[in-house]
Amino acid sequence: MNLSQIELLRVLQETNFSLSKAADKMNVVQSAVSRQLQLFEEELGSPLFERQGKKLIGMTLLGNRIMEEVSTINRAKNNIQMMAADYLDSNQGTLHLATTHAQAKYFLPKPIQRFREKYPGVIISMVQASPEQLIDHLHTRKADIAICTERVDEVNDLVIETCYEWHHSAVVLKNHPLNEGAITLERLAEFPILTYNFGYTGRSNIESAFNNAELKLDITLAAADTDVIKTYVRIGLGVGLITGMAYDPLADQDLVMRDLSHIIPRSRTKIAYLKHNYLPLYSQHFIEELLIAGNEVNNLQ
Amino acid sequence: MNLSQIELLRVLQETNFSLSKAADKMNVVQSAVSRQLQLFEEELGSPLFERQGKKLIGMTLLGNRIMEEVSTINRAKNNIQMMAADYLDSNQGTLHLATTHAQAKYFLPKPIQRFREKYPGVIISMVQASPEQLIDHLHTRKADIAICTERVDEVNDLVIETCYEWHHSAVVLKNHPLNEGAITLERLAEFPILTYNFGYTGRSNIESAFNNAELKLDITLAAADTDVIKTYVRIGLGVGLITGMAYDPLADQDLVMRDLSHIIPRSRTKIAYLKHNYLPLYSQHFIEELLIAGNEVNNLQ
DNA sequence: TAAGGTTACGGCGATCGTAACGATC
DNA sequence: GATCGTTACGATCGCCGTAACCTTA
Repeated sequence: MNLSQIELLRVLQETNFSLSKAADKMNVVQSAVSRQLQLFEEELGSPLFERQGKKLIGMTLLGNRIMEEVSTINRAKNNIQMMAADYLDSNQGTLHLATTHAQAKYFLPKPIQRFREKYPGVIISMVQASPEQLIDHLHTRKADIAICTERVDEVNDLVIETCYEWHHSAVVLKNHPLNEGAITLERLAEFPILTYNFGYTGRSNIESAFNNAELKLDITLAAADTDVIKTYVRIGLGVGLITGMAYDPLADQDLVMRDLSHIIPRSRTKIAYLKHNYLPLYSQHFIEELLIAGNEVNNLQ
Repeated sequence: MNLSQIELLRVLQETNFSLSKAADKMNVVQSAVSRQLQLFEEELGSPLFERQGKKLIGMTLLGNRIMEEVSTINRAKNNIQMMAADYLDSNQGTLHLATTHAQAKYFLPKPIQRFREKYPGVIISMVQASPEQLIDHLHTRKADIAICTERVDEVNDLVIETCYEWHHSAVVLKNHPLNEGAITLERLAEFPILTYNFGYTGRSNIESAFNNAELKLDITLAAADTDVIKTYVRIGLGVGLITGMAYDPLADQDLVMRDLSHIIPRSRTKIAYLKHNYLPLYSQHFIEELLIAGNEVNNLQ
């Protein structure tokens, strides 16, 4: 048994059991990985993969059992390398972030700016994706840290830290009836709603508020980002439900924002990263920076 | 990085950082391990060991951080091998038990006999040791399963299952005053006591009973095993406090046993094995056998 | 000077790449 | 016939062992 065989098993799983793709990923020729897999299975005495003819089509019972240990080993190996690199120079490397539009646009600029001043040598790589994709990015190690409101707490191999809390606001045109008087869910339910896609930016909290009140939510437009929502509010499509952060008093002078914290549950934006996964010092400091910025957001409210 | 380098780190820790002893253990020459360590440190870019001249005298900060990952890898590697061996033939292998005298003599014979009938191909290796040694045996993988009453619950990388509960009894000669009337801690405290060594077979429960009652425990003889205790009770040295299991109505006709469950807390005998450590099927079945036998003991009372 | 560690070098084995072959859609 | 996997074989590289050398109790 050796580490490249262990690595091979991981890669094979990622490539849907394709030896040729695995060979590509590992920068060796196909015959090499074929042989290595044979040797490994021979050493263990039992096949690890189900085969259809010569093709691998899945894992055997034993293979599946072993995969958990395999990822443990890979994780530990990576941790060792990270720790050593960190020890050599904890001021350079790459910080891989994954986040949604809302966080990238409205929350992250400040903590990232501060972080860059402290760690000018660290390259920041940011991918924007849906909450499900974020989790996948963490699992496949394409991202080290995810910042996100939805979903992440359902996954149990992630460490979750609450970054800040926020609530939804309604945005409407100046002549809109919702401009006057108290806003209730019932009143809201009378209008077509423009808000985030399902699974994005606290959408689930909007859903549950309406469901609990047994009201129907009439969604006219669901978008991944606030700018799209505001655009359609401006052409009179209905009431926008967005995060308060996204309202810009200057640029959005033509719109009126009204607080909905009394009728829609507060949302929590969280920081997520893999358990048992070593994060370089600068990543740990970035998380601290996020928490500081999160606190500032909380205190503003 | 490769698995033998990882293994080397573990062995070095076990041999007090001696390259020559590590080489011996790994069945290679000294120069080979020396070179491998150099290569590994070179690859990581920082030394893992503190040196005094050429001698290794300890681990660096980085070395220490890494050791945790190293043992994770070694553990996972072993698990893979165990699983594979198990899959090939779960009816043979070696079951390494570690236990104390009391369990070996009075509790284990029945479950072991039953186990042997089901798994005639499994070699049973049993070492008798003190509770501290048992834990060490588990950690150094000299034993897979430990059966023991004391200590084990203080260690947090062990899985602990309660096997059975029992209580102490007093054994005395037929003409002894304790033969008559109810036994209280106060009466017991009047006599010299013969019982188990500190840290053995529920001794701690005897201590705490006396301490709670603010009575002095006058121990004349402390032994690791019941036979020694009974021998000295027979020559009139005092009152023996032993586990009820150890009283044999036939062989011990000359002694009288009296129940002490009302004055000394019940003891629990536990099964312990390493967390995150794969146990072969037959070992898992042996544990079941232990639990069954434990239940029988519980129900007898 | 014995014991423990390093360095230099030769030999062997493991693993890779090339290439030809086999199977499957 | 294109894609994917296996087998055979030669070349290379890594790792071990021998042995000489260095350092410190």
